[in-house]
Amino acid sequence: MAITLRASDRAYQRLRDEIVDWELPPGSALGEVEQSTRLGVSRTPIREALARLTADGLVAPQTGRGLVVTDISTDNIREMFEVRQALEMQAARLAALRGDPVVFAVLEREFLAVPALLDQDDPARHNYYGLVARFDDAVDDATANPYLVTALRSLRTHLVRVRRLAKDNPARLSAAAAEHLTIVQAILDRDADLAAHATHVHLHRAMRSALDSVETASPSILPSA
Amino acid sequence: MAITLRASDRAYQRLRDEIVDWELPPGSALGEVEQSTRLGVSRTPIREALARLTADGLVAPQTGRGLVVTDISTDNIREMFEVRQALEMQAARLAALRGDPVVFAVLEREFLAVPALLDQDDPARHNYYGLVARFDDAVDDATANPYLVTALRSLRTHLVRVRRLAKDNPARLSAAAAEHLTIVQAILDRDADLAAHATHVHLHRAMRSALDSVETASPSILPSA
DNA sequence: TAGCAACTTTCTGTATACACAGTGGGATTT
DNA sequence: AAATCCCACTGTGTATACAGAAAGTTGCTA
Repeated sequence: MAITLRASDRAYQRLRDEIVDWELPPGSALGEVEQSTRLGVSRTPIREALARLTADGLVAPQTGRGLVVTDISTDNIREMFEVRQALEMQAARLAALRGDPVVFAVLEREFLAVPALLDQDDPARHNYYGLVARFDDAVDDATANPYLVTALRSLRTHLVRVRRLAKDNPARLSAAAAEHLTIVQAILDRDADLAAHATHVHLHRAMRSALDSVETASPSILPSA
Repeated sequence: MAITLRASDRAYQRLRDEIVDWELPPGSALGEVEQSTRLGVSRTPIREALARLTADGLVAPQTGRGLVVTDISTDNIREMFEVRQALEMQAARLAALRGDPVVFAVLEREFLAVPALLDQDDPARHNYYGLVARFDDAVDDATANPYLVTALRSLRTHLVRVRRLAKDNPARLSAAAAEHLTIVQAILDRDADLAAHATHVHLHRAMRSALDSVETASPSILPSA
């Protein structure tokens, strides 16, 4: 049975989802009373939710009074990937040292099956993103490092926000699957250097793809400067 | 004029300092009413402070009801340094690429002066830690990467908590100054690889020193398991 | 005596009330 | 007509009241 989560948790998740999904675009002002009436709870849990969002960097204090949804520039995207590279290369190294072969053997088989999956229809895309999420979880788990996992989780929130802008095309998904497969196999071979370098390559391509996609598809959403 | 900070901010800083300084040792229960009477504010700002401490990982929900100060094992220390290595090597690389030569030239001169400083009395130690803090700030600033800075800041809280346990001896301080000097000079030379590798070396030695110091000086504070 | 159950107490989560500060608008004066 | 000052209002920060849940305690029963 799922623990009944608190109103503040629900408010946090709701607001975070709305920001990440760009329903609340950058610059949106978030007043406490406004949100409390909208979400049907009192100001107290809303305050707690907004405090967490501020800590996450999804929301920032405006000049003077009030909070606004933060914006994301292409420079921000590059900066995110600089951090992501550092953290995920280390995570891949640690997973190669400590990973459970059984878990990653299953993932290997799944990534091998992706090309067939991508020939199918749209639900396949959800399946693929679900697979990547399971891969991330497996790596997180394999690192056995709560500090690393915390840092990665925090960063991933922002990365998901970018991904919602920069829809991947099928060609990119196919290439990404091959890159993931290389990482998984390196982990299975306990080859830490290869796992790290394959992660580097993957992230380099992922960033290129994201930047290209964002710059062509939705330049209007990004800050004009 | 300094902005009058809110009661919740003061409560957060106070509690965080007490945890980092081991005045509130691991396992200490933090009740809301208890802390609100102790700090002389109402439960509302205390709740906000405790929520932030929980997000920081300094406090965690106990089984059932209540929050307790988290403990730190020697494994945790190794894990922190795994993350620190990833983040600070990347930061050193970026600082080498983007750093302001004037700033780092000043730091170089200061690190060169450390050996003379360490011959003096106890206040010298404060000066040295202040210098290291300025070095960290300079690197943070040079990376021009808010996500990296956020991740590093979060981690440093835990590292300071470890440092409070593991007092550095003068020999270690002297060696650390030399290591810092190497990093600064690599940044000045715009040699990203050298800056990263010198950081790696520095952190490896710092971790060894911390683990040795903790294991000999205060094994009682760490979890028995 | 041991185990279980009901009650009491205490603490958390939420709502609301209150005080204060900052901002915008309007009116008055030059 | 423009600028400045004052007032009102909106919104944040803090305190407190209230409800519900969980842990401890006490008493009863087997």
